[in-house]
Amino acid sequence: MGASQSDKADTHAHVVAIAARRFREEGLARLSIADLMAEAGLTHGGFYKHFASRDALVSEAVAVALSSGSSTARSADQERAYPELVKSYLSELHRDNAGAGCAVCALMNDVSHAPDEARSSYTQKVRQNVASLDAALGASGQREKAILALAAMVGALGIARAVSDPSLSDEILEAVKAQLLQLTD
Amino acid sequence: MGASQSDKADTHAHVVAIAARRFREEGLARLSIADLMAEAGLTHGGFYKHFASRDALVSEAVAVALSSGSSTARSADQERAYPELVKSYLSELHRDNAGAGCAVCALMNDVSHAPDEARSSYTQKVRQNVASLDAALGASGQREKAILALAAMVGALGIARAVSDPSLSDEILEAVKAQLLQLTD
DNA sequence: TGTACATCAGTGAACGCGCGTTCACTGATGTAC
DNA sequence: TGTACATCAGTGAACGCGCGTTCACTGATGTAC
Repeated sequence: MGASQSDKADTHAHVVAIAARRFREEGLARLSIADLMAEAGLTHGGFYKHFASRDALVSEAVAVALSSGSSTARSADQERAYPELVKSYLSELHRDNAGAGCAVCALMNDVSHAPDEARSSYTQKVRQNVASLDAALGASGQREKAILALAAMVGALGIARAVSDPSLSDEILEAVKAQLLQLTD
Repeated sequence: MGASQSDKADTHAHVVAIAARRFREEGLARLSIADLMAEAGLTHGGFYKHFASRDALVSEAVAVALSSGSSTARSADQERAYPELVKSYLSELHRDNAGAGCAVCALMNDVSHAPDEARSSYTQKVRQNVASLDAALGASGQREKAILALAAMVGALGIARAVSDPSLSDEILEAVKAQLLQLTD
């Protein structure tokens, strides 16, 4: 064989990880198969040894982006305290690293036109994030507040990235951070 | 001439209006020039009698989408009361009609990769929406709360559109609506 | 008012290009004896 | 251990297609006299 089975699995995971990052950075439409495979150090023909179609890659990479990406996910799973979670979500680091960040934000507009499978992963992840935030809010937790916090964080991060004025961008992150930290009062 | 000058201006405005709607429905990448012109009842060649390039259309249509679309914009300009504004922004009608709705939400993820001109229009519109919400909040108005309200509305609308489960989608709209209506307390 | 000419919005064929996808091939590895 | 064969991940040329863009042309309208 050209490579062992574990080599193939490694390559597959590597390609999906690159796509999961690039899709969050550029959206689901811009990345070409040739670019993707070149970044993985391969030629474009080999793509179809791993995926039935571009859509199949999208479905897989969206699922990986959703599960790996969001600091909301990681921290809430670990039951990190709500304030830490909000601070890290609305940090300049998260804003400036969309490729490693929350896919609920990065893919929000694209998901409606993505394969059904990707849309289901997304929906599931939103549900999970609401539940995690609800838990993280602790005693003051109400599901309604968890949903508000998720919506506000996703909107703030997305707008902070979209806006071309850095000081407005910073202000949005800071304002929403301050307001959400008062949510438990 | 094939048409009077006012005919040309009408055609131009019509094409831009179609693009402003389609871009909000599908994002900035999917709409082709042939499709756009066909929807306007014209052939694709005529496009370049109106626009120097596809990017020039994007810049123009984004500006129009931002100024025409958002009910936030319209209502806040008229100083409509904050509760009415929130209710109409987070309505099922707005969720299900992205093409006629708020471009700050619909174009959030795309704007980062759009022409500089489009990004500036977007930034200006965000500033204006913050100011409008600040004014609409009235006596209880603080800029920080206006920013929270904008972020939460944009995030809630976007997630409500992305999610495939209609009851989760409804719940998100209702929860954020209820929470934001308490913001003036 | 009527005729000749200039203008230019819109037409539709054609362009080069990059896309997703296919396929015959290669060559390193695993398996059989 | 050594040899012959099968496997299959990855290669790279080729495919048809739709894209953005160009261009010679048309024909309805405005202008000049």
